[in-house]
Amino acid sequence: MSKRVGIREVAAAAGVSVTTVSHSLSGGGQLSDATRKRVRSVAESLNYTPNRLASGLRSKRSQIIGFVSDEISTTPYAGNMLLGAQDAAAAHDQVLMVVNSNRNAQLEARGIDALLQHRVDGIIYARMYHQAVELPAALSGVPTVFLDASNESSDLSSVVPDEEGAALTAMDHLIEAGHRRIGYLNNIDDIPATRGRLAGYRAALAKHGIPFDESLIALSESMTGPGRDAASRLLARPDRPTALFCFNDRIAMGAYQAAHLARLAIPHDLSIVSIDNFEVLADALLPGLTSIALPHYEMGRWAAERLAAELAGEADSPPEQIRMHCPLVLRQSVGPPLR
Amino acid sequence: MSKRVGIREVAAAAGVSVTTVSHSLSGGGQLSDATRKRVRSVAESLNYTPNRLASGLRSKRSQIIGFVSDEISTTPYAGNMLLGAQDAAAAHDQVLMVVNSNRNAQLEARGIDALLQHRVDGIIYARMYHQAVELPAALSGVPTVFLDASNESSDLSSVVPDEEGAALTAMDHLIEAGHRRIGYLNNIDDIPATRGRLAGYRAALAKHGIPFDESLIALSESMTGPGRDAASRLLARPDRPTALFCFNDRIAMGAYQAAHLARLAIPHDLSIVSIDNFEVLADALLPGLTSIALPHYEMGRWAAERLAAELAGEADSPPEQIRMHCPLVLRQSVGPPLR
DNA sequence: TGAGCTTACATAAACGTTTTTGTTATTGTC
DNA sequence: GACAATAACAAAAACGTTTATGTAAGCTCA
Repeated sequence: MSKRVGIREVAAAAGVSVTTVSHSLSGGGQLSDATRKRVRSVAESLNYTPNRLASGLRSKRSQIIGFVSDEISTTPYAGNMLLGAQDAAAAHDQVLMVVNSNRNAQLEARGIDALLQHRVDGIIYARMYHQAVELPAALSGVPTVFLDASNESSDLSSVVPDEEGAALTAMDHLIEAGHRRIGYLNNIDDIPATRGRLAGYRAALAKHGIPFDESLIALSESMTGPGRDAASRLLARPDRPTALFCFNDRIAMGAYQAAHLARLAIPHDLSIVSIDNFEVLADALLPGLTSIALPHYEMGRWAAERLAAELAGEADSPPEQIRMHCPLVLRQSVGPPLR
Repeated sequence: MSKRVGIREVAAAAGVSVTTVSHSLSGGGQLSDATRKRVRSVAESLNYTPNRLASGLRSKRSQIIGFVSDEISTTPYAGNMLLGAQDAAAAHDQVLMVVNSNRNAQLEARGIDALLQHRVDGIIYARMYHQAVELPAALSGVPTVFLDASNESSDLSSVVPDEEGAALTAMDHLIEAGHRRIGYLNNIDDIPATRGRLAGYRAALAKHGIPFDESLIALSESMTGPGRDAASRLLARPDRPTALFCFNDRIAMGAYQAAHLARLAIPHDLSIVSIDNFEVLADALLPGLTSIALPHYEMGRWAAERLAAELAGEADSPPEQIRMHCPLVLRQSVGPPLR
């Protein structure tokens, strides 16, 4: 492998100046189309690969977007957000540099510092579960978009799932199937999802003129075991609900198990709908679990797209705080109520 | 925000040359400790943030490691590999730039090109499921380590799970619990995991003097539904196995369902062990699924560590092809055989 | 004591681009 | 046919580091 070919070698081979090569490749300056084309083909034939370190240094645009998330290992959602962000970034000739804080503030600070040293053009500050967050001090002044995270007070763009809408969609589906006594297995943590989905649950009841019954709500950690216990409690009641709306698929899996233990068939004796559309569970359960999908890919995409727009935009449009729609994915866990 | 502070500003403030600042911060050159310390504290007080674009350009070391994977969204393993790689990389002052091919050769080529434009120091070429791979042409000459992927013919380092050992561990566990008729729900694809785990299954039988019975093997796609069907076939036989070894947790979940349908209690009537230790399933199933963990985090770590060593190492040690041990994670799905 | 080391720093070139500022033909205008 | 405007390119500075080379002072030792 001879010496790396740079813009200089291309210039020599094409018989023009380096300026002309730069302009030809970037589309800048004013050059004849003929020259542009010739230079490009020469560059191609020489296998020229632009050096982004150099161009970033000079132009002050690294073409790198930093992606910082709180955890990436324990959740299958991370991948979809990353993928969405990556796809959108690639469309703008940007590439992702990812850093994971593992929920450790010090690691996060170090990671962000590394990103800034690499002079990322902007940052996607992501959470794996919808959360309210503060902007890390180091990021003030850096173009930033929140992903699956929101911050009331800041004037930054953000995208989160429409929690209330998701719950409403789920409940509408159950109510339209004929159910009126619908239990809700809610999460126990005080996070936007918990509050939003509960609001959606109540809104749906109100919308259809069904009185709210506090005793139909059971709280559970977002795991299968606790979900099973919570569901068992609701199903043990003499006036047990004919349907359960679950905070997420893992809790729903617990509800399946509780139904089994109570000898209730799904969906004949009990209908279930939940939120997540985590395919490994929803598809695997018997019968398949009808679930509301959280639009992770789309949110990732939106975040990167929005960031790219801010980076490109001379006239910086006002920040947007998006709540993204969550679609219903039908499977076999919902049927008409008994009797 | 005044003008960005660079090495030059630090030099002025400390009353030394830029050379001295560079040496102070990097630890190079020969300077008095006093000067080094003083410069460092000045840099700190000025909030100096080194520009890696510039240093990379000059020193030809970007301190970036490229991470290219085939898919990242459909699997929960990706996160752990990424995390392991990131942790090890961070220890060497490197950061990860990730690119996802989505199993599309063209996208992969484009992604790799982007990484090379950014002059990554090396590349971790990862697969989400253990696979034999070819080194993309664009990567020849680039320091590369295979992660969860292997290539017989190349002289590059790689790390994969010890598939045969994993199966052996699983089978040993069942045999030591007293089982002799053990069914195997194997995957249907022709991949190293399929072959390796089958080899481990047979090796375990041989080791314990149990004759191999072809009819105890059922093939299934790596999903719950097909796993359920395959398990049902084995369990329908009059001389049904007392235990099942499953290719992965999703198939094992199918086996659980098949057992339910056949009115067999786990582990009383049927013991099950599988491979993956995919917590969302293994922990959630009732009873908990005993499973062999694939060391994704450790493999990611090893890959980044090894790459860092190659990058640092003047004397490039010969490439290593590692098969990593897979530990057994005990839960409640294994018991003694009936009667 | 002075040649040769060593210590502790400084000067300046280099990395591969982009961008600012020319420069030279060519065209158009009256 | 003089003057400005434009088109098409080139020269050189700049981006913020690292590194090769230089240099001055202090020390060693014959």
